Amino acid sequence: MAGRRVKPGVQKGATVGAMPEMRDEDGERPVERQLGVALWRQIADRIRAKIAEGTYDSTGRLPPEAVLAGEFGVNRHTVRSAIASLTEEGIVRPMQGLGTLIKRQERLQFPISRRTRFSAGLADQTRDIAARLIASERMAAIAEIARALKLELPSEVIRLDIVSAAAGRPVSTSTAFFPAARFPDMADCFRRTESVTRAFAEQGLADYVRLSTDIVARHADAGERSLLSLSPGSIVLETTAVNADLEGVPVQYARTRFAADRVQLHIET
Amino acid sequence: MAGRRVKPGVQKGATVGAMPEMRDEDGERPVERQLGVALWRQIADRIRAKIAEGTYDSTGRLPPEAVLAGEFGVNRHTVRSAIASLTEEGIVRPMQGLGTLIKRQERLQFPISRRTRFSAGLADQTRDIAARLIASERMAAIAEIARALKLELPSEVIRLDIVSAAAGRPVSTSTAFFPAARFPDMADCFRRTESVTRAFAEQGLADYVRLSTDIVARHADAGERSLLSLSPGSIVLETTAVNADLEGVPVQYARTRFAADRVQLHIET
DNA sequence: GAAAATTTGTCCGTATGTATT
DNA sequence: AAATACATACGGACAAATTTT
Repeated sequence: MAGRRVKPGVQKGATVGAMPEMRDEDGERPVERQLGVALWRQIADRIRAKIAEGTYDSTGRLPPEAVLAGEFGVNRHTVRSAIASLTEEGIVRPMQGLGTLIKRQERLQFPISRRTRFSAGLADQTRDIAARLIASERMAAIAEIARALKLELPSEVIRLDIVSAAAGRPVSTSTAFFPAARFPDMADCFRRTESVTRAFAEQGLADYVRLSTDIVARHADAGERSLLSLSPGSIVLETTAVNADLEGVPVQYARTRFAADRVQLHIET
Repeated sequence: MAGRRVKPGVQKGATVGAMPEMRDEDGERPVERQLGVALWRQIADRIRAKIAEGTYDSTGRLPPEAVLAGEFGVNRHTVRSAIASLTEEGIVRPMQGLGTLIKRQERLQFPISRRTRFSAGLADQTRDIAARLIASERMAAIAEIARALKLELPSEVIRLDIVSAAAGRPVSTSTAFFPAARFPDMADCFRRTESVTRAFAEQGLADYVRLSTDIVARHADAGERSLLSLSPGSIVLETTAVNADLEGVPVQYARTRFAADRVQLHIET
Protein backbone atom coordinates (compact mmCIF):
# COMPACT_ATOMS: atom_id res chain seq x y z
CA MET A 1 0.00 0.00 0.00
CA ALA A 2 1.27 3.41 0.86
CA GLY A 3 0.71 5.37 -2.29
CA ARG A 4 3.39 7.61 -3.58
CA ARG A 5 3.26 10.84 -1.72
CA VAL A 6 2.90 13.95 -3.73
CA LYS A 7 5.92 16.15 -3.68
CA PRO A 8 5.08 18.93 -1.27
CA GLY A 9 5.89 22.53 -1.62
CA VAL A 10 6.05 24.77 -4.59
CA GLN A 11 9.11 24.17 -6.59
CA LYS A 12 9.90 27.59 -7.81
CA GLY A 13 12.95 26.53 -9.69
CA ALA A 14 11.60 24.11 -12.21
CA THR A 15 8.37 24.92 -13.90
CA VAL A 16 6.27 21.84 -13.64
CA GLY A 17 4.72 20.74 -16.85
CA ALA A 18 1.11 21.56 -17.49
CA MET A 19 -0.67 19.20 -15.19
CA PRO A 20 -4.27 19.73 -16.20
CA GLU A 21 -5.88 20.29 -12.80
CA MET A 22 -6.66 16.83 -11.67
CA ARG A 23 -10.38 16.93 -10.96
CA ASP A 24 -10.74 15.18 -7.68
CA GLU A 25 -14.49 15.18 -7.61
CA ASP A 26 -14.72 11.95 -5.70
CA GLY A 27 -15.24 12.72 -2.06
CA GLU A 28 -12.79 10.32 -0.59
CA ARG A 29 -9.59 12.26 -0.12
CA PRO A 30 -8.97 15.81 -1.15
CA VAL A 31 -6.58 16.17 1.77
CA GLU A 32 -5.00 19.59 1.68
CA ARG A 33 -1.49 19.66 2.87
CA GLN A 34 0.57 22.46 4.31
CA LEU A 35 -2.11 25.07 4.49
CA GLY A 36 -1.62 25.94 8.11
CA VAL A 37 -3.80 23.11 9.33
CA ALA A 38 -2.05 19.94 10.39
CA LEU A 39 -3.02 16.79 8.54
CA TRP A 40 -4.07 15.00 11.70
CA ARG A 41 -6.47 17.84 12.47
CA GLN A 42 -8.02 17.64 9.01
CA ILE A 43 -8.44 13.89 9.46
CA ALA A 44 -9.98 14.48 12.89
CA ASP A 45 -12.46 16.93 11.35
CA ARG A 46 -13.48 14.43 8.72
CA ILE A 47 -13.88 11.57 11.15
CA ARG A 48 -15.93 13.82 13.42
CA ALA A 49 -18.14 14.76 10.49
CA LYS A 50 -18.61 11.13 9.53
CA ILE A 51 -19.58 10.28 13.09
CA ALA A 52 -22.10 13.12 13.04
CA GLU A 53 -23.52 11.87 9.75
CA GLY A 54 -24.10 8.51 11.35
CA THR A 55 -21.74 6.68 9.02
CA TYR A 56 -20.59 4.36 11.79
CA ASP A 57 -23.88 3.96 13.62
CA SER A 58 -24.25 0.33 12.60
CA THR A 59 -21.14 -0.78 14.46
CA GLY A 60 -20.86 1.92 17.09
CA ARG A 61 -17.14 2.07 16.57
CA LEU A 62 -14.59 3.47 14.17
CA PRO A 63 -13.02 1.26 11.53
CA PRO A 64 -9.53 0.01 12.54
CA GLU A 65 -6.78 2.59 12.36
CA ALA A 66 -5.15 0.80 9.45
CA VAL A 67 -8.38 0.95 7.45
CA LEU A 68 -8.90 4.64 8.16
CA ALA A 69 -5.31 5.31 7.17
CA GLY A 70 -5.97 3.56 3.89
CA GLU A 71 -9.21 5.45 3.26
CA PHE A 72 -7.67 8.84 3.93
CA GLY A 73 -4.39 8.02 2.26
CA VAL A 74 -2.26 8.85 5.29
CA ASN A 75 -0.04 7.01 7.69
CA ARG A 76 -1.55 5.13 10.58
CA HIS A 77 0.27 7.41 13.02
CA THR A 78 -1.50 10.39 11.57
CA VAL A 79 -4.85 8.70 12.09
CA ARG A 80 -3.76 7.97 15.63
CA SER A 81 -3.07 11.65 16.23
CA ALA A 82 -6.53 12.46 14.92
CA ILE A 83 -8.12 9.86 17.17
CA ALA A 84 -6.13 11.17 20.13
CA SER A 85 -7.64 14.58 19.47
CA LEU A 86 -11.16 13.17 19.24
CA THR A 87 -10.50 11.28 22.47
CA GLU A 88 -9.52 14.55 24.12
CA GLU A 89 -12.82 16.01 22.94
CA GLY A 90 -14.66 13.11 24.51
CA ILE A 91 -16.15 11.88 21.25
CA VAL A 92 -14.47 8.47 21.06
CA ARG A 93 -12.82 6.03 23.42
CA PRO A 94 -10.11 3.70 22.03
CA MET A 95 -9.75 0.30 23.69
CA GLN A 96 -6.72 -1.84 23.13
CA GLY A 97 -7.57 -5.00 21.23
CA LEU A 98 -11.18 -4.00 20.87
CA GLY A 99 -11.36 -0.95 18.67
CA THR A 100 -12.32 2.69 19.03
CA LEU A 101 -15.78 3.11 20.49
CA ILE A 102 -17.93 6.08 19.59
CA LYS A 103 -19.46 7.80 22.57
CA ARG A 104 -23.04 8.68 21.85
CA GLN A 105 -23.86 12.25 22.70
CA GLU A 106 -27.06 13.88 21.66
CA ARG A 107 -27.41 17.53 20.94
CA LEU A 108 -29.53 19.37 23.46
CA GLN A 109 -32.35 21.19 21.76
CA PHE A 110 -32.92 24.76 22.85
CA PRO A 111 -36.29 26.15 21.80
CA ILE A 112 -36.37 29.79 20.78
CA SER A 113 -39.88 31.14 20.83
CA ARG A 114 -41.78 34.04 22.27
CA ARG A 115 -42.68 32.34 25.53
CA THR A 116 -39.60 30.26 26.08
CA ARG A 117 -37.68 30.68 29.24
CA PHE A 118 -34.07 29.66 29.11
CA SER A 119 -34.19 26.12 30.39
CA ALA A 120 -37.89 25.40 30.08
CA GLY A 121 -37.60 23.06 27.14
CA LEU A 122 -34.66 21.25 28.59
CA ALA A 123 -36.61 19.62 31.37
CA ASP A 124 -37.72 16.70 29.23
CA GLN A 125 -34.25 16.16 27.77
CA THR A 126 -32.13 16.00 30.87
CA ARG A 127 -32.79 16.34 34.56
CA ASP A 128 -29.42 17.51 35.65
CA ILE A 129 -29.34 21.21 34.81
CA ALA A 130 -27.27 23.69 36.74
CA ALA A 131 -26.78 27.42 36.35
CA ARG A 132 -23.89 29.00 38.19
CA LEU A 133 -23.27 32.67 38.75
CA ILE A 134 -19.61 33.35 38.20
CA ALA A 135 -19.60 37.14 38.42
CA SER A 136 -21.93 40.07 38.91
CA GLU A 137 -21.52 43.81 38.78
CA ARG A 138 -23.59 46.97 39.09
CA MET A 139 -22.39 49.30 36.38
CA ALA A 140 -23.27 52.24 34.19
CA ALA A 141 -25.02 51.20 30.97
CA ILE A 142 -23.09 51.71 27.80
CA ALA A 143 -24.89 52.93 24.70
CA GLU A 144 -25.55 49.49 23.17
CA ILE A 145 -27.18 48.16 26.34
CA ALA A 146 -29.16 51.32 27.03
CA ARG A 147 -30.55 51.21 23.52
CA ALA A 148 -31.61 47.58 23.81
CA LEU A 149 -33.21 48.09 27.23
CA LYS A 150 -34.66 51.47 26.22
CA LEU A 151 -33.03 53.27 29.12
CA GLU A 152 -32.13 56.92 29.31
CA LEU A 153 -28.46 57.63 29.66
CA PRO A 154 -27.02 57.65 32.22
CA SER A 155 -28.61 54.56 33.78
CA GLU A 156 -27.34 51.73 35.86
CA VAL A 157 -27.61 48.07 34.98
CA ILE A 158 -26.76 44.85 36.72
CA ARG A 159 -24.58 42.43 34.83
CA LEU A 160 -24.60 38.70 35.52
CA ASP A 161 -22.09 36.23 34.10
CA ILE A 162 -23.57 32.75 34.11
CA VAL A 163 -22.40 29.29 33.09
CA SER A 164 -25.06 26.63 32.52
CA ALA A 165 -24.38 22.93 32.48
CA ALA A 166 -26.50 19.94 31.58
CA ALA A 167 -25.65 16.42 32.64
CA GLY A 168 -22.40 17.68 34.09
CA ARG A 169 -21.14 19.26 30.87
CA PRO A 170 -21.18 23.03 30.38
CA VAL A 171 -23.38 24.01 27.46
CA SER A 172 -23.56 27.78 27.54
CA THR A 173 -22.23 30.93 29.10
CA SER A 174 -24.28 34.11 29.24
CA THR A 175 -23.70 37.73 29.98
CA ALA A 176 -27.02 39.29 30.92
CA PHE A 177 -27.92 42.89 31.70
CA PHE A 178 -30.91 44.03 33.74
CA PRO A 179 -32.11 47.56 34.61
CA ALA A 180 -30.76 48.14 38.11
CA ALA A 181 -33.57 50.48 39.12
CA ARG A 182 -36.25 47.84 38.57
CA PHE A 183 -34.34 44.71 39.64
CA PRO A 184 -31.88 45.83 42.31
CA ASP A 185 -31.51 42.37 43.86
CA MET A 186 -30.99 40.45 40.65
CA ALA A 187 -27.59 39.03 41.62
CA ASP A 188 -28.69 37.75 45.02
CA CYS A 189 -31.96 36.36 43.72
CA PHE A 190 -30.24 34.56 40.90
CA ARG A 191 -27.54 33.15 43.09
CA ARG A 192 -30.19 31.76 45.41
CA THR A 193 -32.69 30.48 42.83
CA GLU A 194 -30.25 29.63 40.02
CA SER A 195 -32.82 30.81 37.52
CA VAL A 196 -33.53 34.09 35.77
CA THR A 197 -37.24 33.28 35.69
CA ARG A 198 -37.40 32.71 39.43
CA ALA A 199 -35.22 35.73 40.14
CA PHE A 200 -37.66 37.83 38.14
CA ALA A 201 -40.59 36.29 40.03
CA GLU A 202 -39.07 37.15 43.40
CA GLN A 203 -38.84 40.75 42.27
CA GLY A 204 -42.41 41.01 41.13
CA LEU A 205 -42.20 40.04 37.46
CA ALA A 206 -44.34 36.97 36.93
CA ASP A 207 -43.97 36.57 33.20
CA TYR A 208 -41.92 37.84 30.30
CA VAL A 209 -41.42 37.23 26.59
CA ARG A 210 -38.63 37.16 24.05
CA LEU A 211 -38.69 40.10 21.69
CA SER A 212 -35.91 39.40 19.21
CA THR A 213 -32.86 37.23 18.81
CA ASP A 214 -29.77 37.53 16.66
CA ILE A 215 -27.73 34.45 15.96
CA VAL A 216 -24.12 34.28 14.90
CA ALA A 217 -21.56 31.48 14.82
CA ARG A 218 -17.83 31.99 15.32
CA HIS A 219 -14.76 30.43 16.84
CA ALA A 220 -14.65 30.33 20.61
CA ASP A 221 -12.14 32.68 22.17
CA ALA A 222 -9.82 31.64 24.98
CA GLY A 223 -12.21 32.72 27.72
CA GLU A 224 -15.12 30.81 26.26
CA ARG A 225 -13.01 27.73 25.72
CA SER A 226 -12.06 27.80 29.36
CA LEU A 227 -15.59 28.33 30.68
CA LEU A 228 -17.14 25.71 28.40
CA SER A 229 -14.30 23.16 28.39
CA LEU A 230 -13.80 23.46 24.66
CA SER A 231 -10.79 22.51 22.62
CA PRO A 232 -9.03 24.97 20.30
CA GLY A 233 -10.91 25.49 17.05
CA SER A 234 -14.27 24.89 18.72
CA ILE A 235 -17.32 26.84 17.67
CA VAL A 236 -19.80 28.88 19.69
CA LEU A 237 -23.32 29.79 18.67
CA GLU A 238 -23.91 33.27 19.98
CA THR A 239 -27.44 34.50 20.53
CA THR A 240 -28.19 38.10 21.44
CA ALA A 241 -31.69 38.43 22.83
CA VAL A 242 -33.93 41.11 24.26
CA ASN A 243 -36.65 40.01 26.68
CA ALA A 244 -39.53 42.19 27.81
CA ASP A 245 -42.43 42.15 30.25
CA LEU A 246 -45.95 41.70 28.95
CA GLU A 247 -46.27 45.45 28.33
CA GLY A 248 -43.28 45.30 26.01
CA VAL A 249 -40.87 47.06 28.36
CA PRO A 250 -37.41 45.45 28.03
CA VAL A 251 -36.25 43.71 31.18
CA GLN A 252 -33.20 41.78 30.02
CA TYR A 253 -30.52 42.02 27.38
CA ALA A 254 -28.47 38.85 27.14
CA ARG A 255 -25.64 37.50 25.05
CA THR A 256 -25.43 33.72 25.30
CA ARG A 257 -22.66 31.60 23.82
CA PHE A 258 -23.53 27.94 23.34
CA ALA A 259 -20.98 25.20 22.77
CA ALA A 260 -22.00 24.60 19.18
CA ASP A 261 -21.32 20.87 19.15
CA ARG A 262 -23.59 20.27 22.13
CA VAL A 263 -26.69 22.16 21.14
CA GLN A 264 -29.26 22.73 18.46
CA LEU A 265 -31.50 25.79 18.41
CA HIS A 266 -35.10 25.20 17.46
CA ILE A 267 -37.55 27.80 16.23
CA GLU A 268 -41.28 27.28 15.89
CA THR A 269 -42.94 29.97 13.83
CA MET B 1 -1.61 19.59 28.07
CA ALA B 2 -2.35 23.19 27.91
CA GLY B 3 0.19 25.51 26.41
CA ARG B 4 3.43 25.09 28.26
CA ARG B 5 4.56 28.07 26.32
CA VAL B 6 7.65 29.61 27.82
CA LYS B 7 6.82 32.82 26.10
CA PRO B 8 9.81 34.95 25.27
CA GLY B 9 7.18 37.30 24.01
CA VAL B 10 7.13 40.97 24.57
CA GLN B 11 10.38 42.47 25.56
CA LYS B 12 9.40 45.71 27.09
CA GLY B 13 12.69 47.53 27.17
CA ALA B 14 11.22 50.86 28.08
CA THR B 15 8.08 50.79 30.11
CA VAL B 16 5.37 52.69 28.33
CA GLY B 17 3.30 53.69 31.28
CA ALA B 18 1.13 56.21 29.52
CA MET B 19 0.08 54.04 26.63
CA PRO B 20 -3.66 54.68 26.20
CA GLU B 21 -4.54 50.96 26.10
CA MET B 22 -6.46 50.60 22.90
CA ARG B 23 -9.68 48.98 24.19
CA ASP B 24 -8.05 45.61 24.21
CA GLU B 25 -10.60 43.88 26.38
CA ASP B 26 -9.28 40.52 25.30
CA GLY B 27 -6.93 40.29 28.23
CA GLU B 28 -3.64 38.76 27.19
CA ARG B 29 -2.45 36.46 24.46
CA PRO B 30 -2.48 32.81 25.45
CA VAL B 31 -1.19 31.62 22.12
CA GLU B 32 -1.46 27.87 22.14
CA ARG B 33 1.15 26.05 20.26
CA GLN B 34 1.62 22.53 19.07
CA LEU B 35 -2.07 21.89 18.71
CA GLY B 36 -2.45 21.12 15.06
CA VAL B 37 -3.01 24.64 13.88
CA ALA B 38 -0.04 26.61 12.66
CA LEU B 39 0.70 29.72 14.66
CA TRP B 40 0.29 32.01 11.69
CA ARG B 41 -3.19 30.63 11.14
CA GLN B 42 -4.14 31.19 14.76
CA ILE B 43 -2.94 34.76 14.47
CA ALA B 44 -4.90 35.16 11.25
CA ASP B 45 -8.03 33.87 12.97
CA ARG B 46 -7.63 36.32 15.82
CA ILE B 47 -7.01 39.27 13.54
CA ARG B 48 -10.06 38.28 11.50
CA ALA B 49 -12.11 38.11 14.68
CA LYS B 50 -10.90 41.53 15.78
CA ILE B 51 -11.78 43.00 12.42
CA ALA B 52 -15.25 41.48 12.75
CA GLU B 53 -15.64 42.94 16.23
CA GLY B 54 -14.89 46.36 14.84
CA THR B 55 -11.73 46.83 16.86
CA TYR B 56 -9.99 48.64 14.03
CA ASP B 57 -13.00 50.56 12.70
CA SER B 58 -11.64 53.91 13.84
CA THR B 59 -8.59 53.72 11.61
CA GLY B 60 -9.81 51.38 8.89
CA ARG B 61 -6.48 49.64 8.86
CA LEU B 62 -4.50 47.12 10.87
CA PRO B 63 -1.88 48.29 13.33
CA PRO B 64 1.69 48.01 11.98
CA GLU B 65 3.06 44.50 11.77
CA ALA B 66 5.56 45.19 14.53
CA VAL B 67 2.78 46.29 16.88
CA LEU B 68 0.68 43.23 16.08
CA ALA B 69 3.69 41.02 16.66
CA GLY B 70 4.12 42.63 20.06
CA GLU B 71 0.44 42.27 20.97
CA PHE B 72 0.29 38.61 20.08
CA GLY B 73 3.72 37.82 21.41
CA VAL B 74 4.99 36.36 18.16
CA ASN B 75 7.63 37.20 15.62
CA ARG B 76 6.86 39.72 12.92
CA HIS B 77 7.43 37.03 10.29
CA THR B 78 4.53 35.10 11.75
CA VAL B 79 2.27 38.13 11.61
CA ARG B 80 3.28 38.61 7.98
CA SER B 81 2.25 35.04 7.19
CA ALA B 82 -1.10 35.69 8.87
CA ILE B 83 -1.65 38.90 6.91
CA ALA B 84 -0.71 37.12 3.68
CA SER B 85 -3.42 34.61 4.41
CA LEU B 86 -5.99 37.33 5.12
CA THR B 87 -4.98 39.04 1.90
CA GLU B 88 -5.62 35.82 0.05
CA GLU B 89 -9.07 35.70 1.60
CA GLY B 90 -9.73 39.22 0.38
CA ILE B 91 -10.24 40.65 3.84
CA VAL B 92 -7.29 43.07 3.91
CA ARG B 93 -5.05 44.78 1.40
CA PRO B 94 -1.50 45.65 2.44
CA MET B 95 -0.03 48.75 0.80
CA GLN B 96 3.63 49.47 0.98
CA GLY B 97 4.33 52.53 3.04
CA LEU B 98 0.69 53.02 3.87
CA GLY B 99 -0.30 50.14 6.06
CA THR B 100 -2.73 47.25 5.76
CA LEU B 101 -6.16 48.46 4.75
CA ILE B 102 -9.25 46.59 5.88
CA LYS B 103 -11.77 45.84 3.18
CA ARG B 104 -15.24 46.56 4.44
CA GLN B 105 -17.62 43.64 4.50
CA GLU B 106 -20.80 43.69 6.47
CA ARG B 107 -22.61 40.72 7.83
CA LEU B 108 -25.79 40.11 5.91
CA GLN B 109 -28.79 39.80 8.17
CA PHE B 110 -31.15 36.95 7.35
CA PRO B 111 -34.56 37.29 8.95
CA ILE B 112 -36.20 34.08 10.14
CA SER B 113 -39.89 34.55 10.69
CA ARG B 114 -43.14 32.92 9.72
CA ARG B 115 -43.65 34.94 6.56
CA THR B 116 -40.09 35.36 5.39
CA ARG B 117 -39.10 34.16 2.03
CA PHE B 118 -35.47 33.37 1.54
CA SER B 119 -34.14 36.62 0.17
CA ALA B 120 -36.96 38.98 1.03
CA GLY B 121 -35.15 40.77 3.80
CA LEU B 122 -31.97 41.05 1.82
CA ALA B 123 -33.32 43.49 -0.70
CA ASP B 124 -32.59 46.53 1.46
CA GLN B 125 -29.09 45.32 2.32
CA THR B 126 -27.64 44.59 -1.08
CA ARG B 127 -28.90 44.77 -4.61
CA ASP B 128 -26.73 42.17 -6.16
CA ILE B 129 -28.28 38.85 -5.18
CA ALA B 130 -27.97 35.75 -7.30
CA ALA B 131 -29.24 32.22 -6.84
CA ARG B 132 -27.75 29.56 -9.04
CA LEU B 133 -29.01 26.04 -9.53
CA ILE B 134 -26.05 23.70 -9.53
CA ALA B 135 -27.87 20.37 -9.58
CA SER B 136 -31.34 18.89 -9.56
CA GLU B 137 -32.73 15.40 -9.33
CA ARG B 138 -36.04 13.60 -9.17
CA MET B 139 -35.66 10.88 -6.59
CA ALA B 140 -37.46 8.61 -4.16
CA ALA B 141 -37.99 10.25 -0.78
CA ILE B 142 -36.03 8.79 2.09
CA ALA B 143 -37.66 8.43 5.48
CA GLU B 144 -36.40 11.72 6.93
CA ILE B 145 -37.70 13.76 4.01
CA ALA B 146 -41.00 11.94 3.78
CA ARG B 147 -41.60 12.55 7.46
CA ALA B 148 -40.87 16.26 7.17
CA LEU B 149 -43.05 16.68 4.08
CA LYS B 150 -45.73 14.34 5.46
CA LEU B 151 -45.61 12.09 2.42
CA GLU B 152 -46.57 8.45 2.26
CA LEU B 153 -43.75 6.10 1.35
CA PRO B 154 -42.92 5.52 -1.42
CA SER B 155 -43.12 9.05 -2.84
CA GLU B 156 -41.02 11.03 -5.21
CA VAL B 157 -39.42 14.35 -4.45
CA ILE B 158 -37.43 16.86 -6.45
CA ARG B 159 -34.09 17.92 -5.02
CA LEU B 160 -32.49 21.25 -5.88
CA ASP B 161 -28.92 22.18 -4.97
CA ILE B 162 -28.57 25.94 -4.90
CA VAL B 163 -25.77 28.41 -4.23
CA SER B 164 -26.74 31.97 -3.36
CA ALA B 165 -24.40 34.92 -3.60
CA ALA B 166 -24.69 38.52 -2.50
CA ALA B 167 -22.49 41.25 -3.85
CA GLY B 168 -20.48 38.67 -5.72
CA ARG B 169 -19.60 36.58 -2.68
CA PRO B 170 -21.32 33.26 -2.03
CA VAL B 171 -23.23 33.31 1.24
CA SER B 172 -25.16 30.09 1.36
CA THR B 173 -25.75 26.75 -0.25
CA SER B 174 -29.04 24.91 0.07
CA THR B 175 -30.37 21.48 -0.59
CA ALA B 176 -34.15 21.70 -0.93
CA PHE B 177 -36.75 18.96 -1.39
CA PHE B 178 -40.22 19.43 -2.89
CA PRO B 179 -43.03 16.92 -3.40
CA ALA B 180 -42.68 15.89 -7.03
CA ALA B 181 -46.38 15.17 -7.48
CA ARG B 182 -47.38 18.73 -6.65
CA PHE B 183 -44.45 20.65 -8.15
CA PRO B 184 -43.23 18.60 -11.12
CA ASP B 185 -41.55 21.54 -12.86
CA MET B 186 -39.66 22.85 -9.85
CA ALA B 187 -36.23 22.56 -11.40
CA ASP B 188 -37.13 24.32 -14.64
CA CYS B 189 -39.11 27.03 -12.91
CA PHE B 190 -36.31 27.71 -10.47
CA ARG B 191 -33.66 27.77 -13.14
CA ARG B 192 -35.69 30.33 -15.04
CA THR B 193 -36.83 32.54 -12.16
CA GLU B 194 -33.87 32.05 -9.82
CA SER B 195 -36.27 32.13 -6.89
CA VAL B 196 -38.15 29.50 -4.92
CA THR B 197 -40.97 31.95 -4.28
CA ARG B 198 -41.45 32.67 -7.98
CA ALA B 199 -41.08 29.00 -8.88
CA PHE B 200 -43.87 28.22 -6.43
CA ALA B 201 -45.98 31.01 -7.90
CA GLU B 202 -45.60 29.65 -11.42
CA GLN B 203 -46.91 26.32 -10.20
CA GLY B 204 -49.95 27.72 -8.49
CA LEU B 205 -48.74 28.36 -4.95
CA ALA B 206 -49.09 32.05 -4.22
CA ASP B 207 -47.97 32.12 -0.64
CA TYR B 208 -46.32 29.94 1.97
CA VAL B 209 -45.00 30.10 5.50
CA ARG B 210 -42.14 28.78 7.58
CA LEU B 211 -43.20 26.12 10.03
CA SER B 212 -40.06 25.36 12.00
CA THR B 213 -36.34 25.83 11.84
CA ASP B 214 -33.46 24.02 13.47
CA ILE B 215 -30.11 25.73 13.72
CA VAL B 216 -26.73 24.14 14.18
CA ALA B 217 -23.18 25.40 13.77
CA ARG B 218 -20.27 23.22 12.71
CA HIS B 219 -17.11 23.16 10.67
CA ALA B 220 -17.54 23.38 6.92
CA ASP B 221 -16.74 20.19 5.07
CA ALA B 222 -14.67 20.09 1.91
CA GLY B 223 -17.67 20.40 -0.40
CA GLU B 224 -19.05 23.39 1.44
CA ARG B 225 -15.68 25.08 1.53
CA SER B 226 -15.47 24.70 -2.20
CA LEU B 227 -18.99 25.96 -2.95
CA LEU B 228 -18.75 28.92 -0.57
CA SER B 229 -15.08 29.82 -1.10
CA LEU B 230 -14.21 29.17 2.52
CA SER B 231 -10.83 28.51 4.06
CA PRO B 232 -10.06 25.41 6.17
CA GLY B 233 -11.48 25.70 9.66
CA SER B 234 -14.35 27.89 8.52
CA ILE B 235 -17.76 27.59 10.10
CA VAL B 236 -21.18 27.05 8.58
CA LEU B 237 -24.50 27.88 10.16
CA GLU B 238 -26.86 25.13 9.10
CA THR B 239 -30.61 25.72 9.17
CA THR B 240 -33.09 22.95 8.54
CA ALA B 241 -36.50 24.36 7.73
CA VAL B 242 -39.94 23.10 6.81
CA ASN B 243 -42.18 25.42 4.81
CA ALA B 244 -45.88 24.88 4.24
CA ASP B 245 -48.76 26.35 2.28
CA LEU B 246 -51.41 28.34 4.11
CA GLU B 247 -53.36 25.18 4.91
CA GLY B 248 -50.30 23.84 6.73
CA VAL B 249 -49.40 21.23 4.12
CA PRO B 250 -45.60 21.00 3.85
CA VAL B 251 -44.28 22.11 0.46
CA GLN B 252 -40.53 22.37 1.05
CA TYR B 253 -37.89 20.81 3.24
CA ALA B 254 -34.58 22.63 3.00
CA ARG B 255 -31.15 22.41 4.56
CA THR B 256 -29.23 25.65 4.12
CA ARG B 257 -25.60 26.17 5.05
CA PHE B 258 -24.55 29.80 5.52
CA ALA B 259 -20.96 30.98 5.56
CA ALA B 260 -20.99 31.86 9.24
CA ASP B 261 -18.63 34.81 8.99
CA ARG B 262 -20.79 36.53 6.40
CA VAL B 263 -24.23 36.27 7.93
CA GLN B 264 -26.31 36.86 11.01
CA LEU B 265 -29.68 35.24 11.55
CA HIS B 266 -32.39 37.42 13.03
CA ILE B 267 -35.56 36.23 14.73
CA GLU B 268 -38.49 38.45 15.62
CA THR B 269 -40.89 36.77 18.00
C1' DG C 1 -8.19 -24.06 27.13
C1' DA C 2 -4.77 -22.87 23.45
C1' DA C 3 -3.50 -20.81 19.22
C1' DA C 4 -4.35 -17.43 15.69
C1' DA C 5 -6.07 -13.22 14.08
C1' DT C 6 -7.26 -8.57 15.02
C1' DT C 7 -6.65 -4.17 16.97
C1' DT C 8 -4.63 -0.54 19.79
C1' DG C 9 -0.24 1.09 22.19
C1' DT C 10 4.73 2.13 22.11
C1' DC C 11 9.25 2.40 20.39
C1' DC C 12 12.79 3.17 16.90
C1' DG C 13 14.36 6.27 13.11
C1' DT C 14 14.16 9.82 9.06
C1' DA C 15 12.61 13.79 6.55
C1' DT C 16 10.26 18.08 6.28
C1' DG C 17 7.59 22.16 7.86
C1' DT C 18 7.25 25.94 11.29
C1' DA C 19 8.88 29.66 14.29
C1' DT C 20 12.32 32.01 16.60
C1' DT C 21 16.79 34.08 17.14
C1' DA D 1 20.22 34.47 5.33
C1' DA D 2 21.44 30.91 8.49
C1' DA D 3 21.35 28.19 12.76
C1' DT D 4 18.47 26.10 16.12
C1' DA D 5 14.49 23.86 18.27
C1' DC D 6 10.33 21.75 17.90
C1' DA D 7 6.03 19.94 15.58
C1' DT D 8 4.41 17.20 11.88
C1' DA D 9 4.27 13.10 8.90
C1' DC D 10 5.99 8.88 7.41
C1' DG D 11 7.78 3.99 7.70
C1' DG D 12 8.60 -0.11 10.19
C1' DA D 13 8.67 -3.43 14.16
C1' DC D 14 6.92 -5.30 18.13
C1' DA D 15 4.16 -5.46 22.60
C1' DA D 16 -0.37 -5.79 24.87
C1' DA D 17 -5.20 -6.63 25.00
C1' DT D 18 -9.18 -8.66 23.05
C1' DT D 19 -11.86 -11.60 20.03
C1' DT D 20 -12.24 -15.48 17.05
C1' DT D 21 -11.10 -20.04 15.62
